[in-house]
Amino acid sequence: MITSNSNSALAFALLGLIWQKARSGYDLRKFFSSTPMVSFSDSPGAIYPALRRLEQRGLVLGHMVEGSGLRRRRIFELTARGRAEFRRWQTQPVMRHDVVRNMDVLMLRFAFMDQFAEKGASLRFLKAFHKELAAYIPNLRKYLKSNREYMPQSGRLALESGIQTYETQLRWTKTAMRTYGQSKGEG
Amino acid sequence: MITSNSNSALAFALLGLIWQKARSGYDLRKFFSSTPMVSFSDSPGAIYPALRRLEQRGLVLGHMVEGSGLRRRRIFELTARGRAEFRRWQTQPVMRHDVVRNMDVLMLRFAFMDQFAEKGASLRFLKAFHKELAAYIPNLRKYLKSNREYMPQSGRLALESGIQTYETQLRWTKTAMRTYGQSKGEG
DNA sequence: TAGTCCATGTAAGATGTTACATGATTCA
DNA sequence: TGAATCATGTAACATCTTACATGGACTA
Repeated sequence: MITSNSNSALAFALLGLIWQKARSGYDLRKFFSSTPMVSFSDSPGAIYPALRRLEQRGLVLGHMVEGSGLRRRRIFELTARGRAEFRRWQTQPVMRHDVVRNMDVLMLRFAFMDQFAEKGASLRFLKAFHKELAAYIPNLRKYLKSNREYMPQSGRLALESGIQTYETQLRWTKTAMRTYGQSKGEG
Repeated sequence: MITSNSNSALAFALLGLIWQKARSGYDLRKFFSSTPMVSFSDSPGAIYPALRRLEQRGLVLGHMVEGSGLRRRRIFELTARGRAEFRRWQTQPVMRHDVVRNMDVLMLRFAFMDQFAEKGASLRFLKAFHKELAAYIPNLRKYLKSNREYMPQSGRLALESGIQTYETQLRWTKTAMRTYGQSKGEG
């Protein structure tokens, strides 16, 4: 069975933004080019085909608006299936693989969590994220310790940069958990 | 003209590792699955076709080794063109776009710099990287300040996480520059 | 002899990049 | 009238993911 069972990060970003409010392709492009979500491509060649696919899969529904003078716009809104699919994605378990290879997707999931997942989801997510980070970082440290002498200076520095980034993320999960009102003593 | 003029991040990772020493596809897969370069796919469906393309472009050269009992291995080494292409990529200017969308590629470039670029390249790179980071972070802060009240809590936290990550990276560039023996007073 | 590791590869499919195309409207 | 912005789209192309395929060698 060679049928992908999940949408891309871009697709979920689109779903989240459309869920916030109905938007056109152009709105979404502008959002990507003018906010910290600039890490997503605002290319029409990425956005419009992605929207078409989402519509074909019944996750969004578009309709024309012959608005105030300007060219016709196609405004999209989420369907019930779209909302269900987004929630399913958002509340998936936090896997090691995500921490190691798709941290950006993990943060995307979290970014919309207060809005669209049930109460408590954000805190559960943060705990799971914290756990995975805390389990992964020692592997990096161990590698550094064993190999530091054989690594070129810039290689070692690059690894140290990665470790520091993960540690920053770890600290962030702790302060974020506190924000949700539960320190929940971790050691 | 719709011909891509550059290789993928994976392709450059392969070139860098092969430059360090001649390796087979299997060696490269194992390296990706067992070191902090785990952020690259160790899938044969990614590695072997990438190696074939590199060979077709004349950047690597493979030859069979009927080694000690095991199945034949195909060992690759870099050609002169491969080394030139890698260096060109490595010493490109640090662009805003890289900082915002391809930080991982930027760090990959740096990771091999002491080995394969001329002396001074690493420090130049760090300075340029520092400059771009220092210019970009205030944009994120500004956005946060203007929008914090209208953002859902998890959205705001996600943005704060991103800012902290960039700031960690910024601090790292400073300590890394010191490692290269020049504090070079920046204010 | 059955399972695991070594080792290389291909096929189908989806997605993303870059570039091109179109046309209306606003503004200088 | 020409340029910029609004707004949507397509075409060609390269790459990656997932899954499948093959076969030798070691080992329990």
